[in-house]
Amino acid sequence: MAVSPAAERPRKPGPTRERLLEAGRKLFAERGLHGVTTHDIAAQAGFAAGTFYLHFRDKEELCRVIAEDTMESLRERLAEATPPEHRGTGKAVRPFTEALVGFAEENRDLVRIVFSRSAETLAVEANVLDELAGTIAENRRGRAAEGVDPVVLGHALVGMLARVIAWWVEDPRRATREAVVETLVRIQRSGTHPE
Amino acid sequence: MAVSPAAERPRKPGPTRERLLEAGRKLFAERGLHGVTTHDIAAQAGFAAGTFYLHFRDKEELCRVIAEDTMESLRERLAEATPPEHRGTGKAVRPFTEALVGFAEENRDLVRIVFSRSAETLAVEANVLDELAGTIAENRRGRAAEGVDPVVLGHALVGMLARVIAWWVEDPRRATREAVVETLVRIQRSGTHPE
Amino acid sequence: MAVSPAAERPRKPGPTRERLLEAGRKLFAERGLHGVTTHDIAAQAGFAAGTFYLHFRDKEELCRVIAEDTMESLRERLAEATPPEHRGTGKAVRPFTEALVGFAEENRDLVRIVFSRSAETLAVEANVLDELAGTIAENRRGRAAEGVDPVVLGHALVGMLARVIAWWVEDPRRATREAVVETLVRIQRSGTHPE
Amino acid sequence: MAVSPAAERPRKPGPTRERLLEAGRKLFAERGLHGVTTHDIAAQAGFAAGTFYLHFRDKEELCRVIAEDTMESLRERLAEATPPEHRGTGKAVRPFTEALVGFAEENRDLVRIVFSRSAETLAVEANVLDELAGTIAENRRGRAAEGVDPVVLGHALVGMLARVIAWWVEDPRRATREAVVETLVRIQRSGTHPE
DNA sequence: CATGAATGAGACTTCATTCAT
DNA sequence: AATGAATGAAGTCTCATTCAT
Repeated sequence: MAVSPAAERPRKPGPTRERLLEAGRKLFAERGLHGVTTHDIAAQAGFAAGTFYLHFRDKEELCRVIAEDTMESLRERLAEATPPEHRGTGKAVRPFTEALVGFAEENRDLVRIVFSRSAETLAVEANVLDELAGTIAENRRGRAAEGVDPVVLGHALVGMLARVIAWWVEDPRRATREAVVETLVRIQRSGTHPE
Repeated sequence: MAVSPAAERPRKPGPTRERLLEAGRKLFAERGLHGVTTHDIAAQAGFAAGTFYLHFRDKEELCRVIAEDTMESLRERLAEATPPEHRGTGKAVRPFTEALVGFAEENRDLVRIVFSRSAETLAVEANVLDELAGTIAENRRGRAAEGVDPVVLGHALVGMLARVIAWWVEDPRRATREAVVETLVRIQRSGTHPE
Repeated sequence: MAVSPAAERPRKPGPTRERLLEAGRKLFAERGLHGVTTHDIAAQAGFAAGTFYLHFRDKEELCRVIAEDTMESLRERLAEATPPEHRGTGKAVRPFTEALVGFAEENRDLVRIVFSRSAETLAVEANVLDELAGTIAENRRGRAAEGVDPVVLGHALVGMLARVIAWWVEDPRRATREAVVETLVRIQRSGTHPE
Repeated sequence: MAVSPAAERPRKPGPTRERLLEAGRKLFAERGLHGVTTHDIAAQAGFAAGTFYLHFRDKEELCRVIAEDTMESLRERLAEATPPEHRGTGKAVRPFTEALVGFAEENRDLVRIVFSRSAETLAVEANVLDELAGTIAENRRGRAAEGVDPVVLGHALVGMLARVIAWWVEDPRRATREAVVETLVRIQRSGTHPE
């Protein structure tokens, strides 16, 4: 007898879970992980304190889910922007950067949480950025200029991207979108052989 | 409520204050600001809980002092490494980077706190890195390649430096010192006109 | 830092709040404001420490509520005892005094707190007694004997009433109820013209 | 062999002890017993924290000594003002009251401590006022009007005197000295047979 | 006598989490 | 599912008091 799929876990993310996630995104972006209580999140979502624990094991899990969802969206966005045949060539750099900057613009709250300068998001954000660093390193493999370690380069570029984006997203009037993209593209192109 | 003329600042940094700072550096590096209690710090330094408050108003003040001291040392180190006549020219890049990497190597705990990926050091570390970004932007002023915004560049390079160093310092076997320096130097040179 | 719409006041005084107030009355009467901790109060009421803060901001607020409630009851009691048409005439003195003494007899704990010799109830009790003094001064206005300042008289009579009652309530065997009332009445009648 | 009087206890109150008492008087008057730390007192007197304990067992002892000294001075003052042959007669009332008001005027700090509305001076001030109540009751003995209990009367008059004086001393512009004395005298004369 | 750094008990308060309804 | 009162561990900070110098 097949286990009723309905018996597995809350079938649908349902509106409650979604509202809690939304509240979490808003409040974490505003005040950081440690500045927000589970009470605050539940209240912001319009629920009582206990409801939080019906949907998440604890605060950290909420945070992890937010980060993972964010990363998933970002991954898709970046994948769309960089067709497989361009990967590993210099052609991907500008679309990749534009996708990243575009994502940041449209998801300021998420970016504040995950790329935050003061991302105390436990191990979560480390993983996010580490993954990105790995992706970048992978793409440059074999094209690194002499003396350039591709792993170091990956981390360097990620640190650069994360910081510029976090800085810019805090106040987008700090620079034009074009200047941000252009500057990031130029720096990323360095350290690699022109194709 | 304080009237006591005796309530002044402790005259001399004394060994107690120094031991508390040292304990703070060690524990913050290991567990982050939120993972450490004032009690822990006092105990680590070999004192009772109350002693902490004889020297620091609260945990945040200790943290601020650590960050400021660190920044001060780093500033000196960088100043020594980059003679004024080289500033604003490409000649400063390698010595600057070597000084930074050297400092990180010798002060792993401090770097973990101030450059930490999870630097929740309040406003403190933001200021540290912002200052560095400003310094860098200043040095590049006028030499930025076309399309490169020197302010964005400053933040980009700082993000890069901070992240690579934080990553490397966690486990120096991840890359040779030379590879780190070389990679960072190459990237920094990009975005500017060769001199 | 509070955002939660749920952070409103507890809708209804509920039994918990009431039990905490009762515990507060008992313990303050026994040991004074400074001799009691919020922990004590919660424990006396049969709750854990944190529960106190679900209902009162701090010890001072509990105390203020107790004092205000007490004053409110006393006000009602005195108002019932002194019909408006008797106010400002000598006819109110004895019923007023009997009501006061009766209230003290029935609310020994409250009286110990609010009229206490050692009423360190912050500004609270000062206000209680000041209000009473003002009321008395008002009632005597125009009837003061020559050389008698009605404001001074108000404070004098309040001081007298508060002290005698606090003294008597500590051990009612110290004097008969009648002797207390009679003595207080006689003194209050002095300083005013017989009507 | 007579015990050297020098061996008894600290021969002289010495300037240190005196300065601590003085500091205690000042600070207690300003902030109340609980608003002052032993540190504050020592500092106000110009000494380090530990010195306090060379002269007083604890804060309470300092307080007790202040109260006792005050009471002693007051006793002398009242004794001077009321010649023995006048005691127990109505002739003592005005000089007694004038002495009390005069003392209050000249020793505002002490009066604030000992007669304070919020005298949380432990058992100390209770004793002071109780003693005064006893003295008054004693003086009225045998002259009480019918229906007046002399013990109750004693407490009533003390409560009255203490409160009026505490109130007046806080801001002497609240009433003229004469009005205060006159009102108090008149009230005290009530409840007793005219002599 | 004086010092003042150190102590450590204890009060206050917050908040993640549970659970009976 | 939702509620929200209750819990209690954990952390912050103060201050009376001691003691080696």
